[in-house]
This record gives sequence, C-alpha cells and structure tokens, in this order.
Amino acid sequence: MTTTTHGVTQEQGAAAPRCPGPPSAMLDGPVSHAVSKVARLHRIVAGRLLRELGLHPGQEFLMMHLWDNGPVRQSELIKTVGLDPSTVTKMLQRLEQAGHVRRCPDPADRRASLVEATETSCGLLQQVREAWAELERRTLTGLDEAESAELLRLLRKVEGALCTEAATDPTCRTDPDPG
Amino acid sequence: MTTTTHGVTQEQGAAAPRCPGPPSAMLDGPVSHAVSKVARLHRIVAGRLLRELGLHPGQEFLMMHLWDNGPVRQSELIKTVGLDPSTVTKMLQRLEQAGHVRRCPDPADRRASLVEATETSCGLLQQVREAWAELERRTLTGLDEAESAELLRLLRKVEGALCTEAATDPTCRTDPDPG
DNA sequence: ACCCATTCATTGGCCGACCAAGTTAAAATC
DNA sequence: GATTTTAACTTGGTCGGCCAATGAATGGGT
Repeated sequence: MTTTTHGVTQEQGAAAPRCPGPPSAMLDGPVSHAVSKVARLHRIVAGRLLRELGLHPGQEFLMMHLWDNGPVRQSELIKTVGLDPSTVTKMLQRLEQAGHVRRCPDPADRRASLVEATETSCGLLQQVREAWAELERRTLTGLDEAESAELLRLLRKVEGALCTEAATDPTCRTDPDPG
Repeated sequence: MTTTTHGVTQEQGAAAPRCPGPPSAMLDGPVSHAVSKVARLHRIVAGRLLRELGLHPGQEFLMMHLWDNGPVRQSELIKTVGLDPSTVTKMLQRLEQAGHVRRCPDPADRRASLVEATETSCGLLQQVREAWAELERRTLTGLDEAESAELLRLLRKVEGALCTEAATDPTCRTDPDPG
C-alpha cells in the first residue's frame, strides 16, 4: 500500500506539505477560525429550523423587525439590519412574492417605499420565535448560565470591535440593548 | 396613542408594532443574534483583507489545507472543511481557473480527483497568513489574553454542540487541535 | 459473474450577500 | 429657478453555500 505511482510516496496519514514549513495556517487565528466554523454551523441549524416554516436563513431578521416595528421605510430597514441595500431589495422581493410582506410607495417621498408584514405572516411570528428559542437552546447546549452570559458579553465586545473596524462605510448598527 | 388606522398615523419614532405584544423577537435568542452579527462582520472584514490578495472569503480554508497537507483527494478535502461537496467543487473550479489550484484524476480511483496548490499559489501563503493574523488582531481588539482564551474555549464548546446537532448527515469535522 | 448499495464528483437551482453602476426623486446650493 | 449633490432604491454580476438529483466507478453479497 501507499507508494502511489503518481510519484507521491504517501506514507499513511502524513501527506507531504506543499509549501515550506510553517506548521498550520490555522494557528494564525484560532479565534477567527472558531468564529467561522461556529457561524457556518449556526447558520445551518438555523436554516434547518426555518426551512420548515418556509423561511430562509437571514429573512428572520427582516421579518422580526417588521413584526416588531410595523410599517417601515425600506431605507430604515436597511439601516437597522445593516445589510447591503441591494440585498434587502432582493430579499423583500422574494418575501413579497411569498406573501410575507407588502410594499407600497411612500406618499411623502416618491422614491421611497414602505414595507410591512402581511397579516398572514403574523402567524409565523410565534413559530419563528419558537424556532429561535430552539436554536438558542441548541447553541448553548453544554454551557451553563455563567458561560452563556460570558459568551454573550464577549461576542458583544467582538461585535463592537469588528463594527468600528468594518465601519469604513457601511452603517454599523449595534442595537442598543435595553438590558 | 397612535391608533394606526392602517393609514399609518405615525407618531415620530415610535412605530406601531404590526403584531401582538411580544416585545422584541430578538430577546428569544440573544446569543444566536450575537453570533449572526459577529459572523457577518467577521466575514466582511475577512473579505476586505483577502480581496487585496485576490481571494474570496471562504477560499482561504481550502488553500490553507492544501498548503498544509499537499496533494489531497477531493473527498478528503470536503471532509476536512466540512462543506457541501457541490460547494467545494465549484470553489475548486474557480480556484483552478484562477491558477491557485491544480487538479488531476486519481490513478488509483477513476472517479476521484487529486487536488494540490500550484507553485505560484505558494506566494500567497505568507500573505494569507498575515491577513489572518491581522483579522485575528482586529477581532480581538479590546479583549485581553484571558478573555480571548475564554472566548475561544466557549466557541469551541458551542462548535461541538452545534456540530453534533447539525450532524444528521454532513460530516462534522472538529479538527483535533494539537495544543 | 451478477446485482445492489456506497462513494465521488458534478450539475442545476436557489438564496443570502457583496460590489459596482445606474435611475429617479428629493435637497441643497447658487 | 436652474444646477448640483445627495438619498433611495434597483439591476446585473459574482461568490459562497445549501439541497436535490444525476452519472460514473468501486465494492460487497449471494
């Protein structure tokens, strides 16, 4: 076994590094690496939970804001969620087509449009809330109260750092947490 | 106040909630919310740093693994990065077209293919490492050593939880960290 | 030998998300 | 009041990422 005729004499398991000796590229940023992984897994789990509700991950944020705040100017929505305007436009188009959202031109400003959650979409509110509670539960499996609180604190801190960091242009919305 | 006849009687600032009284949907999952936000910001910052190198966020992982481990079966690569096979296929197609990666059929298994980083791509290694170090630095701005370590520990724990959680099918690769 | 289940990789479709340009309308300036 | 600037979307393009389904080769049963 091993000695593949390709010229690559693979010992078992230990493949030959392609480039000079720096050990593992991951070691440069362990936290960044962890963040990326957690982010992906978190999104997958969220996606699975939301799929049953007919929502795609990311759309919850928009809907939540609409449910909470009622009719809103699209620009305001964009500011609060902090996403790219084009992203929000396309998401709203799909949400509108799905019947979860209604849009009408703002009479006070002919270029703006007002967005609101449809009546039927309100049935989703409770389910989405439950899905998020479940997501939170699964996310924090294995963490006790103190650890959860500490994690939240640290994430908020990182969020702040990255926010001011990434805030060259994009509006960075750190929601003032009332708690 | 603000009896919204649906004619949008907007008092200033305080928009009328569209749906019954549950306060803020975000309160259901503060940590999940924080994770999502941090994830997005982190990705943006990473994207900006990698853009200068001609890489798109997410591609680093593939390249890092290739740099570290040399020629690898695509299936193995898929397992280690934990992404969807189709995702890896498309990323590799683009990386190949960009000249960062080379692929050849595995002589030992005619359906598999071997992937390796090109010689020229090795010039990127150092830059990518630096970019990730910078990303890590910016991520951890405002956190001291102890906090960083704790954050890492908690993230790893969450990763494990979400991993077993999301591991209905997808191979969940939690790299055994040697340190 | 044959069939069947696995595995490997790809394609197509869709969505979130970015950027870059472009369009229209409102504000600001002159 | 006419011109410039700024704001509010929209469109087109590209990528990462998922799922679902397909094609092709391997391997295990019997």
